[in-house]
Amino acid sequence: MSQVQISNDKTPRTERGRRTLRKLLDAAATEFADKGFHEASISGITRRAGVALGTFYTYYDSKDAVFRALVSDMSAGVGRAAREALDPGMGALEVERVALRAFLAFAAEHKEIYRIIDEAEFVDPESYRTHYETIGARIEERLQRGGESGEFIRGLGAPEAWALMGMNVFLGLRYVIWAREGDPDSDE
Amino acid sequence: MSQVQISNDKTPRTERGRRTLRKLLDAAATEFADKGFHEASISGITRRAGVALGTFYTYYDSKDAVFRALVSDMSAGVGRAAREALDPGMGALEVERVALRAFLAFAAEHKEIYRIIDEAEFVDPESYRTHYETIGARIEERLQRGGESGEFIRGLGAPEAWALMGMNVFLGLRYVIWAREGDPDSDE
DNA sequence: CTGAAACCTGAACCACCTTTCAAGTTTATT
DNA sequence: AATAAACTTGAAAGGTGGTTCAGGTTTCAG
Repeated sequence: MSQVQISNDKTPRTERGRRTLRKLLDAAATEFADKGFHEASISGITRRAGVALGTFYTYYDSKDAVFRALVSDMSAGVGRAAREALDPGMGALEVERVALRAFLAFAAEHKEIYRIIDEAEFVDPESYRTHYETIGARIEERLQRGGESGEFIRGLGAPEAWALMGMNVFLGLRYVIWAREGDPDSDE
Repeated sequence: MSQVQISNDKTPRTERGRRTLRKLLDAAATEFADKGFHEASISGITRRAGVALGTFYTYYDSKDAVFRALVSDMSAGVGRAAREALDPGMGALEVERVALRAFLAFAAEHKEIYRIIDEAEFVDPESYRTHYETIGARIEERLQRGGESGEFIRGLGAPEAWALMGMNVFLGLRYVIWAREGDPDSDE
């Protein structure tokens, strides 16, 4: 029943509270995506959420706290999307193809997530690092399994996983976030 | 003789002025690298430079202006380093190997540059984009030439260049900026 | 040497924003 | 229905730090 809470518990206890918390988190996502962390303001968040300024502090201790909550929420979302797209029956190479596609589709669907996670490098470096290390570790496992099954060469490890991840991220940046006319994305 | 100046010219006219400008730019580099754009302060910059607060505004119009000056300065530095490492006599594959090495060495030598350029994504998106597009275009040319000479397969273009660039950047992030014990970097 | 332009100084101005809080309203419980 | 707990409100406290400016000092051409 008891959650992990450092000190003062701000978990809502009523239905109304949960609704307000949700509104605040959603509002924070669009506010941070729109303005960036430092240009964003608490009053901007509460305005979007349609609640009074003071209400914010019923649910979060600070601007940093809501940003951190958002990053971990979104990082989990990325992981979930990848897991759902993959299927254990696929071949190792096919898995990578599908993973890249899923990643790009997810980025297209949630551009705001990428701005926020990227900004975490400066606002909350801990989460940023954890985010990429988690994804990197998962890619590494896949490469390793591909090596064992003989579909990939053996000995692929963390460096290759990070290379692949960087590839994916930059392709997403260039062709999804910065997409321009005439870019190859609709076709194979 | 006349430089590109939007409106009010802040170029120093005396030797003393040029020295002060240099001190301010260097101080700004370390201040921004240390604290990040928003935590950095003008007073921090002038303290490091050993000049009074007001002096800053003799040379820059705003905090944003000095940051922009810094990013374009550094972006040019990265390009210069890459150009110097490459030699037209090398084979296409060797060029890529050397370019990656040069990039990693440069990142190791100037970690602060990487923090600042990365933060430009939020402070000055224009420069950030230009920075990567310039580098991407140069890689693309190399891939194309490699294709023409038969060393690489034909038809490599922008997507492959961006993939390669992302690979390099992430390897730099993981193994240079975040370097840890036991990481493969001293050996081949 | 002399005057004007360039440069330097730092206190004060000012705009903005996070955070607090006392008082009021709604919801859940008995 | 009554009471306590949860929730909401918005004005104001409290801080911060970018930017201005009037007055002083240094540089340099003539």
